[in-house]
Amino acid sequence: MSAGGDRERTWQAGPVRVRVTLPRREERPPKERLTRERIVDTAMALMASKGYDAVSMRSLAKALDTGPASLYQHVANRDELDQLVIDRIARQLEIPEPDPEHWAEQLKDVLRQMRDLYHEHPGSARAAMAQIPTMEGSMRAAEGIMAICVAGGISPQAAAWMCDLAALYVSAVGYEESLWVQRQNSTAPGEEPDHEAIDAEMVELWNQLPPELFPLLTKYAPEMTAGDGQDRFEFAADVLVSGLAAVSEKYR
Amino acid sequence: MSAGGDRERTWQAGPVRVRVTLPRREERPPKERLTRERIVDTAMALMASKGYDAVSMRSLAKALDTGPASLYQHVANRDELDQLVIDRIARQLEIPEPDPEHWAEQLKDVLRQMRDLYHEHPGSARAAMAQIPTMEGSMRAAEGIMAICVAGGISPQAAAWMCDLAALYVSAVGYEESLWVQRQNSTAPGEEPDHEAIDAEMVELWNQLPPELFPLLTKYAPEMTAGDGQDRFEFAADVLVSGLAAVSEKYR
DNA sequence: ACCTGAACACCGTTCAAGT
DNA sequence: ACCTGAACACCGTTCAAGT
Repeated sequence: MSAGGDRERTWQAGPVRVRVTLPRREERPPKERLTRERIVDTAMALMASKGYDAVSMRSLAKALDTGPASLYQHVANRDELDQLVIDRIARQLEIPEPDPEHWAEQLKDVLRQMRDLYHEHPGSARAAMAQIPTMEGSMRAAEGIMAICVAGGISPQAAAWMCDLAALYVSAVGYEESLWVQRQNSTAPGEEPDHEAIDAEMVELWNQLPPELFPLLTKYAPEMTAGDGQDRFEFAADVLVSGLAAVSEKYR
Repeated sequence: MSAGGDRERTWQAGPVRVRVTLPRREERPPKERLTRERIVDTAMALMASKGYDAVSMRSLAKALDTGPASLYQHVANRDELDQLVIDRIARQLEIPEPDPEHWAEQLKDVLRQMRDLYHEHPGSARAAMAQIPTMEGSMRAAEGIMAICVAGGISPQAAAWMCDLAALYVSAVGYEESLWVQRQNSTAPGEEPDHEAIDAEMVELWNQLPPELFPLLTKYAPEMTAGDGQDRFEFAADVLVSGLAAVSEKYR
């Protein structure tokens, strides 16, 4: 019952017996203090386990064992919460040291990283889309893309607009993926998406297409349904990077 | 008070006096019958005048002078309503007769048309993003893009994946624009967006950037903030089309 | 067959009152 | 300074009852 008391720990490290007194960490006294940190942590955990739609000011408050009003002491509103979440995620981006010889592959790597971050944090893409990116985390992505492109000889104007285009595309992809996931496991939340079920649904959809109205979609149904999200993303990254190289001089 | 009675109209057409009895159109008897048509019309009008967020099953019902439950007789749910709305909009796409010589310009034209449709129907991009496109209207865009690309010698696989990429990018642009509009005139809804105010806010944002953390964003602030939505869209369309041409053979 | 009032289980946000 | 109960003005959807 000694809530909040100092904690001791002892263990054997080889021949030595170690005994430390841990600093008085808040270890759940009746009520742990609410902080932005804790709110964002909990929001991310909730989003990861139950999806974006499961995160509301009220459900979040309940997860923190308090009432919705308490959150407004630390977070201006729902919008700012979303912003804090995607900021936290964007900080994990690792921008490579620009290498002029390999700018194209480096740029693709950053795009892949962005996609992976959205993927690892299901629902985060929806939070990213719902806002105009203004926070430090999102700015780092832009700074990194600029560095890679400029080092690679891309004109600054083309590189600058590419930051926009890339961010928009990647978040849209993440958003779309989250829709499939949400739809597919609306019954069993928190599960991995069942790619086979999704594919089956897709194929079904294409088979029902009236050929008189959509001759080409019918003819090229195999191409339209070919590949998974990975393949399509690689294609898109390829198009974006090749396109950037192709038009760079026009926007000098 | 003769609700629902036949209507007569007479007028002078040159020397002739014309008198017609109009067919008994439902002209608002106590209650006009609810139809999908009327529901979608009203939803689009509401969205255009007050934005996507102003359209709810309840507000829509009120605009139709009924209760929310009545809508469910004609529309499965909110999701289907969104689908019907963007289907209606997508039908307005005019696919050009494919001309192999000018496939690139034709493809850009279709992208511009898509962007313009979202722009003309504020909020529709948000409805488009919120769903996996499955309806006839959206399929027409894909059919048209395939026709133009294949005529232009693009490999079917690259063309097929381009349909995805293009739709995703254009709807994301529309979505982002709707966020600015909504933010900017949250006080005065239904107004044209104030581009100067938006630009001023953007510039302000860039000026506050710490140069130690973001040397390139600071150095290239003019490029980062250059151009309006139109310029950026033209750049993106250029990148996408040039990129498609560049990678087409790789995805044969 | 179509419509509807009332209810259910939710939202975000505010504010006065508490510690 | 921080927290909170209660309230306000909303959501989407269902269902039994009405015409």
